[in-house]
Amino acid sequence: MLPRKNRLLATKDFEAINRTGSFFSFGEVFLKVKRNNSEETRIGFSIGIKFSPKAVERNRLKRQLREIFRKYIKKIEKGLDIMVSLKKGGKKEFSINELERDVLAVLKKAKLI
RNA sequence: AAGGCAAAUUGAAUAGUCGCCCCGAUGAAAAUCGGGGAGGAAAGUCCGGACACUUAUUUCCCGACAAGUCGGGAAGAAGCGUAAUGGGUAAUUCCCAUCUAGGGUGACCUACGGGGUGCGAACAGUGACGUUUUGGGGCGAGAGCGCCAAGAUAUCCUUCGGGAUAAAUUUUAUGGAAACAUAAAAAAUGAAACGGCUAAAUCCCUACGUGAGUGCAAGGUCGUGUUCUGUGUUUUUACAUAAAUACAGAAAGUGCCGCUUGACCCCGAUGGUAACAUCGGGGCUAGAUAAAUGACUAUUCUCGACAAAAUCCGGCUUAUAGAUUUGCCUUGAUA
RNA sequence: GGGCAUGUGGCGGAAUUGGUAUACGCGUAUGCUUCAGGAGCAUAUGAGAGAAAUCUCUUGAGAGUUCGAGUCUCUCCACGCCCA
Repeated sequence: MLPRKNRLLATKDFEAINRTGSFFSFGEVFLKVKRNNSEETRIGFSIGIKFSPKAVERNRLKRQLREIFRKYIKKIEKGLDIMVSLKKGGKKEFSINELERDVLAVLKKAKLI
């Protein structure tokens, strides 16, 4: 789990980043990025009920993504809001290695590392 | 031993590292140390309550006072609910016991199972059931027995080739004294009347119970800051206006309480056939708010199903790999 | 989290108090009309079997009540709406 200061919490922030953020994707993962006015990186995860109706699957994927970002958050450029999500209609279960590979690829593509 | 019936339990384990949520201690703070951290269904939201707010008819009784209002209690009506009998519970459509009906060799299983009249009459249906009239053939010496609705074809449709309806009957096999029963094949009929039946899972009555509605996004609270609107005051100004400030309303957002000690869990005793109740002792066991349980390493096994709290609790229903326990039944074997 | 509706041909949408399911409109197919197309007119149109008459099945799925269920009851599924 991420420390509270590194989490994206407010509904308002999610709406803003969803509307005006820059879009990057690789594999099954995509993310939207927007610069904020602070020194900290804030990360939010968006996996809705449309992705999977089972709460167990949604919670598991969010935990796995959080663990990956916990490992790499110090390398990511500071002062950004990031929203992470998965593509609908694809696979609903992933191994941690598959996810980590896709996340690293998309971060390099967005030039955040 | 095999097969089955009913009930209950469990839902991989151990050690270490990093990280998250809550509580406690220390500390000015940062932080450190210790403890706890999803389910039997957390699900569906199908019932029932607790709790909170809103609202409410008539009569009677009691109390308060500012004298027509408020608070408390009782009864009735309406509405709502239930439906074999008795019990359990905070309450229920739940649970327990018994009866009745049906199924099973049996252990057991299934069933909301009171009265009335078919929705005004008529038109409607009626597998199984009862009665009467009329007719037919079968068996039997007869009393009688049980069978069928009628005469070798019928009715309807047709593109005239055929098609639809389906029991007695006939033939064969087995059993039986016979009518007949069972199975297979062939061929093929369609009297009447009355009764009974068809409704709380659409109506009416009866009995019993019960205020109603909305739901923790209920609701409460110290507030807090932002934007907009209106009103008042002060200052400036000839006025308009601008600024400050107070009150009211609206919008979006947020802190705290509600929020976890509860119809709670475990053990024992007593009462009861049982559901359950009472008493005694011990225990504290998630409380989040973009929403906490993950990742990595090592070892072992039977290689791990369905699936994750969101005010709380009691039921029902649905999903669920596998493992375990208890009681009982049937069949067989041995003594 | 809590609460509440809906589901009928390819599409929309009817169906009296439970009594012949699919009225009506759109669409589609065929024919007529036209030099041709459109518009218009006529016929057909849930599925399966059949040359046809006709038979069987069908109201999201599965059970139940009933002589009889699109309608009443229960369970499941799908798709929606409202509440700070």
